[in-house]
Amino acid sequence: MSGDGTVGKALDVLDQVAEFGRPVRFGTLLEASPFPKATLYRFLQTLTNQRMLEYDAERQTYALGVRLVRLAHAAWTQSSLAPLARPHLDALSAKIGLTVHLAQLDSGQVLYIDKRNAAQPVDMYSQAGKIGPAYCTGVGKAMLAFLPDAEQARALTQQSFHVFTKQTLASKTALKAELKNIVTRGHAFDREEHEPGIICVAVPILSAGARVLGGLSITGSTKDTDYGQLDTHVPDLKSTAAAIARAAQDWRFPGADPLQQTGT
Amino acid sequence: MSGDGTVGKALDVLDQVAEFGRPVRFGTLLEASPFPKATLYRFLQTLTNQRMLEYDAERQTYALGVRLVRLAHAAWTQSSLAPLARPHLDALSAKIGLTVHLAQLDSGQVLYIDKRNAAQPVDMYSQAGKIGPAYCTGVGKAMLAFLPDAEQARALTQQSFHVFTKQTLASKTALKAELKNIVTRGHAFDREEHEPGIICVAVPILSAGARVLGGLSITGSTKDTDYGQLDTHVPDLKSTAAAIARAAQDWRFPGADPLQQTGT
DNA sequence: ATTTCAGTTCCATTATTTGGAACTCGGTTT
DNA sequence: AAACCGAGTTCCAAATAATGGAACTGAAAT
Repeated sequence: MSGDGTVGKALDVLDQVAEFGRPVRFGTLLEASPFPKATLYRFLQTLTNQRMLEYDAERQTYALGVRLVRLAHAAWTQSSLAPLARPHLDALSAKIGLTVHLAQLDSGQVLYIDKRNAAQPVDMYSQAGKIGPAYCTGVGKAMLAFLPDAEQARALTQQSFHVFTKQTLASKTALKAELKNIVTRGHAFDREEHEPGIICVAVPILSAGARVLGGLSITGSTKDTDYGQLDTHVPDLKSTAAAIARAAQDWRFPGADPLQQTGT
Repeated sequence: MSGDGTVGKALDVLDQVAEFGRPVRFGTLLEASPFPKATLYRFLQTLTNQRMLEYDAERQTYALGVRLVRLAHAAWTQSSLAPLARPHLDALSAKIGLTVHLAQLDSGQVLYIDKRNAAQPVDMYSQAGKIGPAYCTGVGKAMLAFLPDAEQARALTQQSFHVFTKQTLASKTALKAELKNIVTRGHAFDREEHEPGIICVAVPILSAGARVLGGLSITGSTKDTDYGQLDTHVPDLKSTAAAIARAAQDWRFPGADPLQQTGT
């Protein structure tokens, strides 16, 4: 799919294995692969040597390797908002006692990078790294709404517009209108657009230069909460988002004047 | 370092960026890189295109990309013991109320894949994916001890034998002797070998075929606990390790007779 | 105006990847 | 027993991509 020479192809193979979500046999991969047998075979060999994949000789299956877990630890630490945002998430979660999500946008999709769950506090790693649709989730829409026009347009073409519930906004036009509302309102709702019974409020995390750094949301079920109640949390959400943005700023320009490089 | 054509080299570059642990400039990487300027440049381009790296145009720095977080989620889910072991860790941690680590062996090093921390329960992602030395930690030694001879020999050559404390076993000979004790005893101690004041007991997680799947440890500080007290937790550790091994078995051979393929 | 340096591009040479076809090895069918 | 099968593996000449020395750019320092 993505060109970029040999490396790109090898990474495509990695993604493919990841998509199966379970150890997978050579033949199965071959069916789903654009590569001829010998080529795919060699890629698998290489990736296994590199321990990006692990081969189970007994079962003859390939699975993602531990080297990825190692790399991801570094990635999560250095390239996402998560470590910076953590204390703020803790505080927010403690204050309001509902499920909180922290996400970033990754090729038009929502990538959850941290979470605080009211009921069972330690469900994190299983959720961080998870992806979800942008057009029908609170965080997704909040981030899309504040994207610069060009990026927003590109992101919109990447939406699948699968209809999950009756409330799902299943067209670009409907979504665009909603995004305008979100910008004027300053926050987004998910009105059971992704899962029936699940609603949420979300705000974007914006840098001083109004760049979308990520999104922050509070989720509840229709049984336990309603839009009015979620609305009351918006100030908390906004101040947390602002605090995270500030932390990001300080970290990116430690001790220096912020953003003087963009000014003309 | 690791050959394997273009893909191997590109992954080496990735590792290099990871090692810096922070966004890093082209020049800095170049100094530490075996590749000529143009070649390194092209690798960085490719990896950035592939979103394995992220380039910050303002600061001119490269950092690990979010695609890794995504892949790692899949890796953690499908290729490590962590998801299987989670309920057992929860139970163990709840019962004994001390810090618990779950680890696997990755090229002679300890790779922590899950953790329960007594005091501050949500410190997980920051730890999962972390690596540590094998020769001077409880889990490390427990796993090394039960490795088949050939693998153990290979793993021993991969130890750095850096002296962290007075107790550190800083030679292959000393370590080998200790490993023998561990096998007969069935569990390993870390007697402040890695960090002063930190002690731990650990057991290996062994499959039905006696393959080392991972390790499990309980950690405490010399202030709060002592070897005698840790010793009392060994039965709990062992039964948890056994439970995890059983879960792994069931998962690898769902509904089938275990391990009949190795018989003869 | 000149130098310096980090980062980027060019392009002929070189090395790697590519994939069709042929092979191997259990197991199954005739 | 011989032939067959299909999954997995290896081979090798042709096609393609990677390589890196050198030259370029643009911004900052002198």
